[in-house]
Amino acid sequence: MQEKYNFKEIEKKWQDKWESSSLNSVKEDLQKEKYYCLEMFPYPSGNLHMGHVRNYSIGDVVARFKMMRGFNVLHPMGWDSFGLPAENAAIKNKIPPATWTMDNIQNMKDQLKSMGISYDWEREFTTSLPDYYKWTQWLFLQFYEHGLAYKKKGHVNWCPDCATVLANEQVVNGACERCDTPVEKKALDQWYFRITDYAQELLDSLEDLPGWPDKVKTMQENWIGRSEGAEIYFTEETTGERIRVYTTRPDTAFGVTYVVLAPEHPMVERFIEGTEYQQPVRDFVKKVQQMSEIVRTSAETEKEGMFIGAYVLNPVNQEKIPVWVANYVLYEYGTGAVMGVPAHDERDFMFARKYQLPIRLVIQPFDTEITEDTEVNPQEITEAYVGEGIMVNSGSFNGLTNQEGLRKIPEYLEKIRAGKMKVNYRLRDWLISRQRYWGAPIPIVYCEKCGAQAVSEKELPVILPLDVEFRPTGESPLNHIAEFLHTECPKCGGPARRETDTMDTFVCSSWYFLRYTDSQNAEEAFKREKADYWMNVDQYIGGVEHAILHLMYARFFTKALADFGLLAAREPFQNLLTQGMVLKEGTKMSKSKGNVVSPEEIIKQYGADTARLFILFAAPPERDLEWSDQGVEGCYRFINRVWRLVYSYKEELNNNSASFLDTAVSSEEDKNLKRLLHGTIKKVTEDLDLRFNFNTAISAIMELVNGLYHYREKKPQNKNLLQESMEALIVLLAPFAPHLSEELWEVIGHTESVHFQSWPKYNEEALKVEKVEIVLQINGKVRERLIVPAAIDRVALEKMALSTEKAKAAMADKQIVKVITIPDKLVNIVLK
RNA sequence: GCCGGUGUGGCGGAAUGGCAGACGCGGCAGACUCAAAAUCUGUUUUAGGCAACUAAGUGGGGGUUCAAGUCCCUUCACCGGCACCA
Repeated sequence: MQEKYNFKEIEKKWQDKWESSSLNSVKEDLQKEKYYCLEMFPYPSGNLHMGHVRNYSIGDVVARFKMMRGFNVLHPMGWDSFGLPAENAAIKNKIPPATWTMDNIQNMKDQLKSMGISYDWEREFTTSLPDYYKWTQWLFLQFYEHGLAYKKKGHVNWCPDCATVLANEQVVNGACERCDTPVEKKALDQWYFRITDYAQELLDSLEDLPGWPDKVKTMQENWIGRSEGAEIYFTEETTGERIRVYTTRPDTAFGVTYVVLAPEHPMVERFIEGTEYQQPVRDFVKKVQQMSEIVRTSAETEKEGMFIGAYVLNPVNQEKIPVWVANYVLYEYGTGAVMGVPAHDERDFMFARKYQLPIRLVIQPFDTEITEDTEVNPQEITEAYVGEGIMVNSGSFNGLTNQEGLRKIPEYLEKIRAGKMKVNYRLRDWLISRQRYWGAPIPIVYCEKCGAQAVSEKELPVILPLDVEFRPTGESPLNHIAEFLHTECPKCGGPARRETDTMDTFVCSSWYFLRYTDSQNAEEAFKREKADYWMNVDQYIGGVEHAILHLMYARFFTKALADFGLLAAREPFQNLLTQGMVLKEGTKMSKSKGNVVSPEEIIKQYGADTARLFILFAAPPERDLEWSDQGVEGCYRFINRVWRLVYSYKEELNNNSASFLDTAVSSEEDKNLKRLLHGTIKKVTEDLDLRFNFNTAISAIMELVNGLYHYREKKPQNKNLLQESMEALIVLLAPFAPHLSEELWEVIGHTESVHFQSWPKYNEEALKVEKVEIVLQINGKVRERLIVPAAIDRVALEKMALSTEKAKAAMADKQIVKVITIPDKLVNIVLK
């Protein structure tokens, strides 16, 4: 052992030893309770950033702690390596995406290894390699066979910059989440996963996830957007065509004064064809469609519309009402058509007033006089009444509360076959095709005779060609590779053309946690027994930016795969920890702001243990963390302090066999140290086990170290007590600073890894104190502190408190109202 | 607009309704040193006082309670999510 802490030497030494002894490789073991600890796997951008360091440091503490608590811990790592950056880099640097990606992985893997994280690297995989994406394709076929993957033509989100379509979840405020370019709408034939089939279960089973932050569950709830209401059919007079309308307010059906179609609604064209409305309506529709998505869907955008020359009958009262087209109706939601009830809906109200459409009151507030006026002068009322009330002007429903109407009108509609109750979701099906090269090819071929055909399982994987040339247009090179494109129809053997779209990378990451349970399996995606042994993930850790996208897709996949009979679990992640961002100068680190701190540099300068310790100590995990160079210095100092402490005792500690944590103590110093030691074990254990409060766990360890320095100064030197204190200190520190702990453990004479030690247990007896400090309050203000024997009874304590000089003085001219006595804590004398 | 989160010393942050500010950073002082760095020790919410001590104090206002950073109401600021979803 060297007097000086040499992290470079130590960290390298142990990383090599751990790797060569496969310290972290794990197998199914029915004798032990399993624990699956998972951090979100990274996209291999080439360099680790501080967000990764935080994510993986947190995960490593959890994994190591659980291991020392006797669990069989699975803690794997891999690479989410398909995706657009590789293509962009390829175009820019003329390097094939595969090469760029694999180089990045190598680099990031080296960086990860330098952090000393307890990954079972034998389970590593790379999603862009055929041995993984073969199974992504195989799963696509499972979805296809079960009717959960389908192709349809629709108005899809197109990012002109990325030259590909996007899922709804990847559009943020009308712009591409990746590059912020405003998205456009395009009519394209695309592949979808039927996630809407699982909308209700995805919503309901959020209740089975008490270990998820409410914030994330609420976000998913909002995203799924369930609403209850009714569909109502309005019939066109001459053609008999039915316009289906979705509403959450069927109780206001008698107040409908017009019906509005979305500009994209196919009936618009059918109604106007050959009429005088044809040209102006077409012009209007075109104008709306040219608006950017951001403008069009903004609530502030002026509502505009146009009568299209058609009339429909309101099924509840047979009234003839006009059909309009308007910019505020979304084709994607509900039925793409709405009924206009200006009196009871704010948007309809503004629209009706602008175009002088009639406004009819059908719900009256409970406390107003019932009126018989069926129509209101638009100038007379100033806003829509959206609250509860009594139904009026509603035929036989008059006098009911609108709550009753919400149920009875759909019942009536159903009886006359003009509508039905309907639950609606905001959630759309997941668009998974991408017009990009660097992704898993969709295993479908198109035959002129047989149409779209699934590639047979035997033919998997559909290999992504690596020798490709990129076009400046951004078009996928797959469209121009004849060997890839031309193939045979699996059904008739005739000529067929391959699908050139690839899958959204979120498909790859929707099942990767299952692959870890059996990552080297060449025959199957994973063996069911292995998946069932390890699943669910007990603790999942990652950034909150995936609250909807990845976390909902993964839940969908798990449920679907369970339904296919591939595994038992219906939820992937039992507990979720969403870590906060790492900030510098109050904002997120970014190249453009020039406030990036490189993990590589920090590790080079201070070592991995210091970097890990700082990032865990500086803030609780779910909160944002402000980077502080001085804070890092502080942690480095602490580690050196531990080093020097152990070094100063290395002679005494070596070869001394104490009976661990059970030393008898007699002197005051010894008792204090023993109490501190056991208190620290208790605090650190509870902080890790119950709360993930790594910051306070570390501060408790710091206090123990301070205590040991003070003990040393008094020179009482109970060797057994020292031995057990040092050993416990090193073991407690092991999940946070694994290299330092391993080295010190060896220094004090151990041959087995510190990471195989079981977590120390504290002794309740040792925590007991003989004397406690009691706070004496008078009228709630602290006036005195008393040292009294611990566990003194209430009456005696009260007596002691009342006999103090302070109490007597205060009581001299006052009366006692009452005395509150909390044993071992305080006495509060209330005076008047 | 709706939903959620956060707000505590100079800074990061601690506090099962029971001593606000643990621990760390920074500052100040002492020891060691020829000196500095490093290290060790002490000190550090603010105001007043030589001091014992006193008063104020957890974004603002109000309330419940013997006792509130913590519970309730209200309000402000910042951050995040959703938002013409019928």
